[in-house]
Amino acid sequence: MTSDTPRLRADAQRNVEGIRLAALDVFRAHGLNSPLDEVARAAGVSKGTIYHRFGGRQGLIDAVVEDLVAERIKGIITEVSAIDDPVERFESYLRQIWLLQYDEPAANDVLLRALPGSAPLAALCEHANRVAGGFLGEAQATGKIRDDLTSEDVYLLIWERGIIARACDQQHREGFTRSFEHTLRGLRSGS
Amino acid sequence: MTSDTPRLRADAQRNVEGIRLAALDVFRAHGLNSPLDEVARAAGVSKGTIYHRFGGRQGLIDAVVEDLVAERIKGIITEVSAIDDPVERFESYLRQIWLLQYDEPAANDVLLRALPGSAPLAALCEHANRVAGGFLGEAQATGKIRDDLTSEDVYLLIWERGIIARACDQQHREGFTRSFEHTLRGLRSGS
DNA sequence: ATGGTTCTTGACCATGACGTCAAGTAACGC
DNA sequence: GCGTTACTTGACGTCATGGTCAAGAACCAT
Repeated sequence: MTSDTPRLRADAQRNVEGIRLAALDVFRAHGLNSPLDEVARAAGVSKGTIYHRFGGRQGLIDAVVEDLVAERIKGIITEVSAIDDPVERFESYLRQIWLLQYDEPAANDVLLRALPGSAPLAALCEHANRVAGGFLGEAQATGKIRDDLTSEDVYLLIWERGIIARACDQQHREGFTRSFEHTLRGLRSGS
Repeated sequence: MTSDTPRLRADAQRNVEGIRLAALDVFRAHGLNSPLDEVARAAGVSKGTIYHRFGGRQGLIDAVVEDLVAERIKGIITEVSAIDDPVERFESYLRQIWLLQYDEPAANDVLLRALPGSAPLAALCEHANRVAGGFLGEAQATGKIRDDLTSEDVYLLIWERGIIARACDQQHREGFTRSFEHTLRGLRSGS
């Protein structure tokens, strides 16, 4: 890690920081597709600056994704990993991810792979997916979860929930959870 | 029903018909939110004519919804009504509606109530909903379908599937059906 | 404090949608 | 045929987004 930054001028440095903070706010509230103008306004700069500094939405996202989303997802993974019962663990994972998707539009966008072509995002997704596959396998080993389920099915379930969450727009959390419990039940063994 | 049409000029008559046909095609293919320009192009008229004749998207939709969607939904209802087993009937209804949503973006838009303020559409939805409620009740009476389900739950399930179908964009029909079977299983009684 | 360099700005272009209307075109009745 | 009236057109105005860039502002080393 050489300090590959050729030394930013003081004002530029300040702006970069401000933009990152603004982006965190805006993205958290409205997802990764928020107009960059909005981020610019929140940061008190003009949108040109964002393009100049980050090269566009893609770059800006890469610059904040760690603080914005990665923590949360990793948090869920470690938290859930501590659960002993494999079935419980698997179901908990899905519930937590689903709620995350509902509560954090930005995390949802990541899980939906809404930003094709960002390495860090792809990696994050990939990781979450592998973990989910692990939980699934262990849960299936108990015989209590349908053994015709695949990792892809799990990803599909997450994708679908994400699409729904996106359309909910912070209403009906009640119905959202009620409905995913139905799906969860449908994943258990026994006709 | 007096012929309240003050007699359209021959060319106008022709255009109205052409627009209706074009709208059927376009709406069927891309949903009720297709650009009116596209309908106009398909009909070989200018978009001004549509506005003049139908008053905008709303009016155009009202003018074609019967041919476009109502038939299909009513068809499903009668077809499914013929099934004897209440559980089978209820589940079949959901499956059929879900597939309809997937296959016909226009029908989907109607079921999603995407066009607030159109009387015929609202009526159609309302009807479908009442029917679904009936099927649900009868299915629950057998004890094989969870009795904590309500009509609203059913509507929610349809709404959610509609949102998903809309995002699928004619791919992954396989996954779509696979996934709704999980949900369906989750509606059955027995933990 | 001044010159040279780095940074920022905001006006600008583009796209794609909605909806309107004056002016032009075409059918109809006579 | 021809005037009248109904009908259609397509350019125009608007809004919301993404993205660019020449020109001006800010900084920093000297």
